[in-house]
Amino acid sequence: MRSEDIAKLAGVSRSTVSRVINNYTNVPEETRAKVLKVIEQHQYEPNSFARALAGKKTDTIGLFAISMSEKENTTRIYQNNYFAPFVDAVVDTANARGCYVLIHTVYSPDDFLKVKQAFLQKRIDGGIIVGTQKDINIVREMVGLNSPLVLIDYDISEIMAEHLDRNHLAIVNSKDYEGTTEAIEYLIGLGHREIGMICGQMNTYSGRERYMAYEDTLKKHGLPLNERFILKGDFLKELAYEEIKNLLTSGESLPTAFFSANDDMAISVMEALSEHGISIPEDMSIAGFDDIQMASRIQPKLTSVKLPIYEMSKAAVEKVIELCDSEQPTFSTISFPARLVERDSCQHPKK
Amino acid sequence: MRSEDIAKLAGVSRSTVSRVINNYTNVPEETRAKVLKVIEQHQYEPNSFARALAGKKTDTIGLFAISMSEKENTTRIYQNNYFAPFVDAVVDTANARGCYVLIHTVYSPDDFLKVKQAFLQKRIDGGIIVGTQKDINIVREMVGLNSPLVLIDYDISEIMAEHLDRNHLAIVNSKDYEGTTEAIEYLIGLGHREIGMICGQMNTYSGRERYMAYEDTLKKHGLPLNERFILKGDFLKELAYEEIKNLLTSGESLPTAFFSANDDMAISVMEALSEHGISIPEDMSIAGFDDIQMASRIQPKLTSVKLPIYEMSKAAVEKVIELCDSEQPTFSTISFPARLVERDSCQHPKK
DNA sequence: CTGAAAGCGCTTACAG
DNA sequence: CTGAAAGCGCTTACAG
Repeated sequence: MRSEDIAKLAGVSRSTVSRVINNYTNVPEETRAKVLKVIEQHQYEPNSFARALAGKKTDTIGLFAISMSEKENTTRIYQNNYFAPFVDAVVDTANARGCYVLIHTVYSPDDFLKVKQAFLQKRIDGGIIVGTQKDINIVREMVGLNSPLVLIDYDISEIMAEHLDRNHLAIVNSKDYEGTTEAIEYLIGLGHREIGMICGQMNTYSGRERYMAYEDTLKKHGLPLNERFILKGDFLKELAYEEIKNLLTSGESLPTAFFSANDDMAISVMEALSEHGISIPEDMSIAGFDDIQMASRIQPKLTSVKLPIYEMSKAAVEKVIELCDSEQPTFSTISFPARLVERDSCQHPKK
Repeated sequence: MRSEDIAKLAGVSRSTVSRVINNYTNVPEETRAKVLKVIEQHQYEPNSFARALAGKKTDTIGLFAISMSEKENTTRIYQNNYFAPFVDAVVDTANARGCYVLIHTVYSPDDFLKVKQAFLQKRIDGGIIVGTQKDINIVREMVGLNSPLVLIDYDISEIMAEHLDRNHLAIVNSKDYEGTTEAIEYLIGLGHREIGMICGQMNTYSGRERYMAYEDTLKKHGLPLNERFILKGDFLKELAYEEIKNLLTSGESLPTAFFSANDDMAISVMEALSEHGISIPEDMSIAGFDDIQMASRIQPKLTSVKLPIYEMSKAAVEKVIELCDSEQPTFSTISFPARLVERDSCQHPKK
């Protein structure tokens, strides 16, 4: 069924059919009704490719999830407790706005080709990139495509340093630095003086921010920064588990509290600790980041910094759509607060 | 940059450019190389809409997740521990095969319009439907679209009963009945005689299968079916929590074990139980279904029936692609085994 | 082996 | 208010 068929059945021209489909105002109500009736009878839907080719938008946005280091993991990106809610929220919001979303994951630099193609082949009106590793070369290339693009969790100063035309760009961040500061000060307020950290991937913006806030806050309060208590985790629960096990079996002294750059690693650490007979929060306090679903379902319930993922995703979707619709878009940036949610995994240190 | 521009630069016609793009064999190596060089230099990618319009496939499959009852829930579909891995695996497999995937969620009958449109507007070559509620009317309508379609978790006999042309259809299921039977017999083998169940949504195929297997297995072993111990859960953790709370506060006797139609509910039940001072597995055994990530990360680790979600998703993707490519597709059906994974949440009942 | 031409199904100035 | 026509960027018989 093509617009031509509808036109014939309704006794008008294709032009008129197109006008009613596109809600032109200069179609008399009677004609409109006649055409609409035929359209409904036949469940006609205009071919989206023909429309797009003739200059309409695709009404599709791309969602690209970057997870370069997880290629070999059994737990892939959407099961990743950080990505899944983003995907959820982006799809939800876009769908509610009448947009389809085209998804592609990037596990290796090669996969990036497919995201570039999605833009180059004009499959989407604009895109959102979320992920743990967006190096500046890749971002430069993406921005160079001159399509509406929203970056989630990216260092703004890096973009600023490049002299790119970035009017079709927007960045959505969370205030990880402030959120982490709140968590560390909470631990300090509880009386902890030796606080360790399980770090995230340091080549991500949030990984760096969360670490910097930890370091700065300890310094600000005149507390020692003990290298032995600063563990590499890369946001990966397996690595965090290994590292904490190493520390535990080393026989050396432990801090009285840990801050973990994400909940996934925090939960691994809790497992390792309990395997060594260390109880939480009696013997060790622990706070995480992300406030994933599991955080409030395990025992003890994990204290964690909550990211407003739904709001961030919604903002990202609204931004791409805005950039797509705008005649002369302009660069913008928005940052959402991250707040500590106190639960049961922290308490005063033992004397 | 259009094929015409490439043609000019390479000193050939658009036809030839198209031939090298589409890997026609009758292009001399020299000409091919010349054209390819220009294409690369300019990062040219053929417009996907023009290609599709000219008769090529879209290289995009649709993934539609149906979750009618969760509209008002804060935890949306991709955070749902059952869907997320499917989405993950489908996107992964499709991407690996060079396909894009278009995602849309369905929370209400209205949303179905968008999935119909995706087909009618020819945005996709075929689709996969996964979800908790696919009633026969909707399925009939979808099948009527005559596009390649794969249904995950659907009652085959219902399809058979309809006299539809279903050659463009495939069904991918798991052996939930057998998996549940294994779980119940395991509990019986442990010595349990009073086994309760938290049910899933009974209007889903898997919800019904898991219940039927429970009932049949108890009967087969001559064990009582106690209505008080059969709780409504609809696959929702909130409802399961409420129902078990009701039973606990009623002051009436309890079974010695529970089988839950999914892990999400099983974990809620564990929470409720522990809030009432009932320890697992000492006072109560509990087994779940799905083997979600959380199952092996909580304390005690949950015994659960594992679904081969990755394999199922992969099969679904391969099936749609096969149906899309085939000249004369034929209806097929495939069912994957579900196996019990024994962990720490079950033991012998107390005397 | 290769180019000119028709066609895919729309939209949108243009002319009336 | 409405139709005929051009054009979007490809692919693919067709003819040579």
